Amino acid sequence: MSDGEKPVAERYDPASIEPRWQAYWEKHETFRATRTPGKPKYYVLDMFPYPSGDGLHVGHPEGYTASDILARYKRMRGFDVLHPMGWDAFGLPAEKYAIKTGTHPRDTTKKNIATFKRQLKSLGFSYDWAREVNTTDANYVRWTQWIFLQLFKRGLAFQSEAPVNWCSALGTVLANEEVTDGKSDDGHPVVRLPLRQWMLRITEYADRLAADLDGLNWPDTKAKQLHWIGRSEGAEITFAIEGSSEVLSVFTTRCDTLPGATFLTVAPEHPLVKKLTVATHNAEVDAYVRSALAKTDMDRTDLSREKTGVFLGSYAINPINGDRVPVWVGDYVIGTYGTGAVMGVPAHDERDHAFAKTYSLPIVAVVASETGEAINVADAAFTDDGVAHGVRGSIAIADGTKSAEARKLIVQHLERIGRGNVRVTYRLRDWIFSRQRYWGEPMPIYFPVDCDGDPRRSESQFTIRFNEPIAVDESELPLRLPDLDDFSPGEDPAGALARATDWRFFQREGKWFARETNTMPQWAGSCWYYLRFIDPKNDAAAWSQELYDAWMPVDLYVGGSEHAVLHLLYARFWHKVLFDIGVVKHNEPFTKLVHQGMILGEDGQKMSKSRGNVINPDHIVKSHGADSLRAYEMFMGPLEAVKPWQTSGIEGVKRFLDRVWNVSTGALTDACDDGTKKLLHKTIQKVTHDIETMHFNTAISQMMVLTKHLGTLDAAPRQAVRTLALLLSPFAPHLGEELWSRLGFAQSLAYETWPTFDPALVKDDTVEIGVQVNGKLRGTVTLAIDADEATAKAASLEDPKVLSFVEGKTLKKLVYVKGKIVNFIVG
RNA sequence: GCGAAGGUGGCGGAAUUGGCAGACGCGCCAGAUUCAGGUUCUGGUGGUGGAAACACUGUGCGGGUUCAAGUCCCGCCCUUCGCACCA
Repeated sequence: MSDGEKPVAERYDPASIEPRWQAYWEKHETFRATRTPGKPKYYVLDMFPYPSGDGLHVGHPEGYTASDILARYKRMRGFDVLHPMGWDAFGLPAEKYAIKTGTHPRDTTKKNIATFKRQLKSLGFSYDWAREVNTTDANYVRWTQWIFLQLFKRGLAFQSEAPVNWCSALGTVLANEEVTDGKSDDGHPVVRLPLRQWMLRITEYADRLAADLDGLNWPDTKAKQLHWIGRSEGAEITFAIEGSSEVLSVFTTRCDTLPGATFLTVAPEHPLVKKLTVATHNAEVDAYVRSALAKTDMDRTDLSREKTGVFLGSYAINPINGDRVPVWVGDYVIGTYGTGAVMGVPAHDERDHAFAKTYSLPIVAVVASETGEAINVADAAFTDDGVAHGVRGSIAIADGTKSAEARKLIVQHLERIGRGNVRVTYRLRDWIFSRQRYWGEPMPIYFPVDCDGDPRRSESQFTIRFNEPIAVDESELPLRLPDLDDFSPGEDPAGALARATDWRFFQREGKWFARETNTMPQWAGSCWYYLRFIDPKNDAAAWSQELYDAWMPVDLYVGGSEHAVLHLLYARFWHKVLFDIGVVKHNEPFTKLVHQGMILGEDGQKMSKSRGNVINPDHIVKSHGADSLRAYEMFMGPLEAVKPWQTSGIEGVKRFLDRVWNVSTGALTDACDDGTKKLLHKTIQKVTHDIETMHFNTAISQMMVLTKHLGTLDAAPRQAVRTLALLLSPFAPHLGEELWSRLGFAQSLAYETWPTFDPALVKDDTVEIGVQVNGKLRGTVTLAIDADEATAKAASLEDPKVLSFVEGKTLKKLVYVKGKIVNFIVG
């Protein structure tokens, strides 16, 4: 290496620099979040991870680096920054592992968190670790349960029977995605079983959840949520049933097509199916309904399937024209949407058309094309709006009106005769909130028990009065999970906790009670963690109002788009409930939202263990350093884009940091030439702008340009090197700190003032612009920025090439846009 | 089917308001350093033709507007991601 005579320049060695600065930050509590009166605040939040056994993958640091850049930048801009991290630690993998190995999920979780924390720390994120929260901590669970009780007390948490996929062999409820043809993925039979479930009445907030999206600085996630909420304006129409006192209501957005209804179809789960079935059709209908209900939602909604149904034998009366139409049951009708029944208008609805074709039901057109074109509804439905025609009877006045007008007239008429009304319906369903699982928050609810003797004894008979739920007193929270040896849900759909009889049953004033044995879903903890971060140690309340005022709302929220609907909708819902209770003051929690794009493997495929294309951040930190990993992930492309990993790419970024190191630790000078100064100020401007707009890739590219220029100088201006260290520090914080300290500063640069640029210096006084002849580029010319046309023309014609294309031709027109272009139009 | 985003070199990607397409990085080529390999440094690098000067051509496809189009307008094609019988 060294020949012993010449001192060899010290090389950039992230492996020694990075741990040193991490220790420094920790020792000095550099990133402790505190509020100073008069200073602006900035709350930048990452979606906290589920600490899986696999540890961090390179996708995690992408979003975390982006948010960390903003956090570090805002500190240097004089903001009080709240940048916390924690663990969404309840969930299935730890429980599955527990069932397999007998290890308590608590131990697995603890171990995984330690790994995640070590990895995150090795990447130099500026979190205030004193605020770390863990959704499985009793101190956190306590407040999750407290919020649940608030929902319960307001009637927003209620019980209901909902059909679920129950697999007794696995002892668990399965998600629809895990069931095919009535079997689990490993072939065990699955039955559709109505189970008592806890539901949250999110539908009550549907309107506000849709309307309040308006004010948010969110990407197209807003559109996704709107679609998910699915607000739909239409009418509810009531049909009388021939020879019965029952009536059948349907929901439709096209009540203008009511005159063309030729049948009604109800969902198999519709409560009136039995009553509307005439005796001779009983057997057939029963068989159909039973087979339909056994299907999973996935199978039911398979679009490629032919529509099926069975005639119930009864007839309904069309309220508008007295037509007698048959009532069918069909599983293409969704039981939980609208009224669970539809009117069949085959001429103007594709689904009804398909159904009518299959069962040879009449197709009657009642909407004509507005242009007067002939419409053949025998082959396909005409679903566009048009002009009503063939409207008979009491509201014949609607005949000939446009569809929108006809809708109005018809619904008004229905209202008058008491057969219908305007109605708004939502796709959004109430949220099934219970899981038959061990590793989740216990519900703070118990029920009275009827029994003689001790219900904990296996031979005793008891009845739990589920319809009389009682809230656990807030002073008794948290309600902790019992310890178990076996974490599997077991054969009892009540779940694993049902076996913890000593925990489940208790006596009060001589009476027996039973605790709820369902637990909350994993979403519960993540619904409000951003609020706990503002006051994580509070024992008296979930958070204090002072700290709420100090930090909320979240200014920037960074996380994956896979949470675009569920997590982000659930959290907004809880926030609105908390708003109604008066414990939060904003109607929305997350002002600005950004989704980082997925990082694919080098083969362009999604990273997965089975493909063997997973990049482990630990290895990259070891081989190239954390700063290189951070900077490379930001350099790959736009934050939101999906982009493939390229190992050669990170080497390029490492070379860049090497050059920054060489230039900054080499010969320096106090002088600074004008060209360098100009480039420096342009770099400050661009990097600042690009951080604000989160265009990190172009910010880095600009710093590369500056660094390359500094490398061409005999000695780099001290002022430029100093500024570069500051500009680079949000991206490569360890290197930034190291250079800063080598430049002679004793303190961390974390709170150093962000560099500003001189507007006079970033403005060029001369520019090189293109010279075109007839729109084709023929040369370039350097001009003063405000040169007049005559000067521009003369200078352009000095270029022999330009001249040769212009010479001997008539100049028809000269286009000159200052600072942009010269264009000779010749003929 | 519906909704959204997007198609730019061999690759990842740049391109405020229409104004020199391809910044920056990777890769590749040549040169310098080196015993050599690697490292580092310098220069080159969209395509076609040409020894070269240079010319033509070029941002998914086809039209259009304009002095000028990756960018604006119309009509297609393709890709990715959501949602998917919601009446």
